[in-house]
Amino acid sequence: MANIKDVAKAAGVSTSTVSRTINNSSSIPAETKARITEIMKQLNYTPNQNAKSLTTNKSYTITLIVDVDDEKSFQNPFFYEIMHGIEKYVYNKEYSFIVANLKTMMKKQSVLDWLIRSKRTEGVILPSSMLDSKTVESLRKDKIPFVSIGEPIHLKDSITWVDIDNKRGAEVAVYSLLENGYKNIAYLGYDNTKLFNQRRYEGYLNVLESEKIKINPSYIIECNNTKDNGYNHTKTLLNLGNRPDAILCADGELSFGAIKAIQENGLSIPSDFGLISYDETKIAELSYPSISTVNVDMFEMGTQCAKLLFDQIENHQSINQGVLISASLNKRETTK
Amino acid sequence: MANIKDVAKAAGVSTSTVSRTINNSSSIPAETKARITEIMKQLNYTPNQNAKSLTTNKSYTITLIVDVDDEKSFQNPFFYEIMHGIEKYVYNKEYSFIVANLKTMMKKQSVLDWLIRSKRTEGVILPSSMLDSKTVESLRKDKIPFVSIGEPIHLKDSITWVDIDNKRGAEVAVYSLLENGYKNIAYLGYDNTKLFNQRRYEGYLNVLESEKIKINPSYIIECNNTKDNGYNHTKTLLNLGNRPDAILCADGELSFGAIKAIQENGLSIPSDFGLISYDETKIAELSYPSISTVNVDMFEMGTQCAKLLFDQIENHQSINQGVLISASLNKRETTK
DNA sequence: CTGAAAGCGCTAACAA
DNA sequence: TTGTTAGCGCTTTCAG
Repeated sequence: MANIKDVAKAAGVSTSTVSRTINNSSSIPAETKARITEIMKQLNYTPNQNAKSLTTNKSYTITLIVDVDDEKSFQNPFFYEIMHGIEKYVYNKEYSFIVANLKTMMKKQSVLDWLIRSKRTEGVILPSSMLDSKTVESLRKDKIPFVSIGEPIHLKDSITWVDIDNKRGAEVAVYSLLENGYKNIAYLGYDNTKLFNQRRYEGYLNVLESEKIKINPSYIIECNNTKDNGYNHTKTLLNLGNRPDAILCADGELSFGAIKAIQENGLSIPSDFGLISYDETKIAELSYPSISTVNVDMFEMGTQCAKLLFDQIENHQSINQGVLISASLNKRETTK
Repeated sequence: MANIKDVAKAAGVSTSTVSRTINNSSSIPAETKARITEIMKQLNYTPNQNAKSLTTNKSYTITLIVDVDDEKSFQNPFFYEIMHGIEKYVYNKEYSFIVANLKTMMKKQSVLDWLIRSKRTEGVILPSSMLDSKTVESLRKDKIPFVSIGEPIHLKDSITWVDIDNKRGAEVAVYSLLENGYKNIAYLGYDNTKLFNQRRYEGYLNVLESEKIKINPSYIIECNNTKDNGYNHTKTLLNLGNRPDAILCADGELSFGAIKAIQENGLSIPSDFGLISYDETKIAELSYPSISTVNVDMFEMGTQCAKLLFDQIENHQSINQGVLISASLNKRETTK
C-alpha cells in the first residue's frame, strides 16, 4: 500500500507538502493541491490513521458507553436509534465510533479507563445512570470531553447533557386530552426513582394547575412499568366512584395492561376513554387499538449528544449545558 | 503521562525489556516481569495503542457494519443483542469495537473501505444483506477477515457466516403443537424473498411430511410481516371449511393480528386454538395472551460471529464455514 | 510557498 | 536473557 513518501516521490515534492495537502493547509496553492490530490487518487492512497494519531496524539475516535445489566438485553430500548444519530454525526467528522460496555474490565481497569489511557478515544457519550461523581471526577482528571444521555440526577458537578423534554411532552399530551373532551385524567405509573418519570409527572400536574383542575390523588398511581401493573391499577381506577375517562401512561408497557382493563370494563376506546403513552413506535402500533404516544426523537438525541461532544473536542473549552429535545404527540387510535 | 521510556528508566532496564513484559514474552523471567509490572502500575502506565498499532501494523479493532435504510430505525430489531455479544467477545481479546453504517461515505469511498485502508480495522462483521459479490471481492482483495450475520443468498463465493437454525426452530414448534393435540397447523406469512423465512417454511413442511400429515395448500399463506396481514389472513383461514386449529407465524407482527382475529371468532386460546411465533421476548410478553415463541439467541449469535472472526484474524488462514445457532421453544400462553 | 529533519511511543531484528 | 538500534507513517517546527 502506498504511503506518504510514495505520493511525495510521484509528485516530485516533499512529504511535508503532501501532508499539508492532506490537511488542506492554506499555504499550498490550489493548483499544487489539485495535482497532489490527483496523484493520491491514482496511487489509491489513504493516510494511515495510526501514524497520524501517533504524531498528533489524537485518536479521532469517540466512544459510546452502554449499560448492560444482564447479558441478554440492553436497558434502554431506544438506545439503538441514539446510536445511529451519534454514528452519523461522528463519521461526518471523519472520526470513528467505538461502542463499549462499562462493566467490561480490561486488565483490572474499566474499559473506559483503558480506552482513554491507551489513547483510543477522545470523547465519551454515556448514560446519566453511570455518571456517579467518581466517574465524573476521573473523566475530568483525564480532561476527556463527555456528554450525558439523560439529565443527571444527584450530581453536584455541572455537566453537559441531552434529554427528551419529558415535561413538555406530558403537557402536550394532557392538553390534547382536555381539548378532545376528556375531563378526568389519571396518571398511571408514577415512579419517583426515575427522573424522566418525575418530569412527566410535573408536566401532568402543571397543566392541571394552569387549567384550574382539581388534582385527585386517587388518580395518581404509583407503580413500575409492567403490563400487569397497568392492568390491575386501571381496574382499580375504573372502580372508583368518579372514575377517570382518560389515562396518561408514564411508560410504555403499562399501556398494554391498561387497554385490556378498559376493554374488559366494556368501555370503548377512544369514545368513552382516552389513553396516551410513551413508547416505541413499533410497539405502539402493534396494539389493538394502536396507542397514541408522546413521540421521542432518539435519533435527534444521538445527534445532539455528538454535536455537544464535538463542541468540546474542537473548542477545547466550552460551557456545560443541558439540551432538551422537544417531544411531540403522535395520535393513533387511543385518543379522539 | 508515562511512556515506555519512563518505565524502563524507573526499572533500570531497556525499553525492549519493558516491551517484552507488556507482551508477556517468555524470554523474560517471571521475577523481572513482576517487578516491571509493579512499576508500570506505580507510574499508572498504559501502552499507547497508536504507537503499537503503527509498529505492528495492526489496529486491534474490529468493525460491525449496520444496515440503515431510513434514518430513523435500524432494520433488524435483534441487532442490539448481536452487538452486545460481539462487544463482549471483542473486549476480552483486548480489541476495540467500531460500529459503522455502510451507507456512510468518507471522501467518496464507503466507510468500510475507508476504515480498512486507513488501517482502522482488522476485521468486519456484516449482515448478509450487504454482502453482494462486489463487496466480497473487495474484502478479499484487501485480505480483511469477515463474517456474515445470516446465511448469505445468491452468493457463489464460499464465506463464513452465522445464522439462527430457523428450520430446526420451526420443526420444534410444529412438533410441540402436534404433541399438544393440535391437528391442523397453518403457516402464516410465507415470504420467499427472505431466506430465514424459507428455512422456517422448510422446517414446517419437514415435520408434516415425516408425520405423514397431508399438506393443505390453503393453510399456507403468503404475505409479509404486518399485523393487518396477520388479522386479515387469519380471518380467511378461520372461514375455511376445515379451518386450522393452530398457526405457526413466520414472523412476529403477524401474530398480533392473528390473535385478534382468533379472539373475534369466539375461539379461545390456547384451548381451541394454538399459536407460535418468532419474536422478541419483550413484545411477545406484551400481548394478551402472551405469545409462545421460537426463541432466538441473538447474543450467542454475536458471540459466534466474533469468535469466527478472531479465528481468521489469529490463524490468518481458516476454512470458511457456516454456523447455526440452535433455536428453542419458549412456551407462553398461546399454546397448551 | 516548500523542504529537511526531528520525533510521536512502540516493536523487533540483531547482537551480545 | 537483555540491550542497541532502526524504523512504522505521519506532522511540524524551523529555515530558506
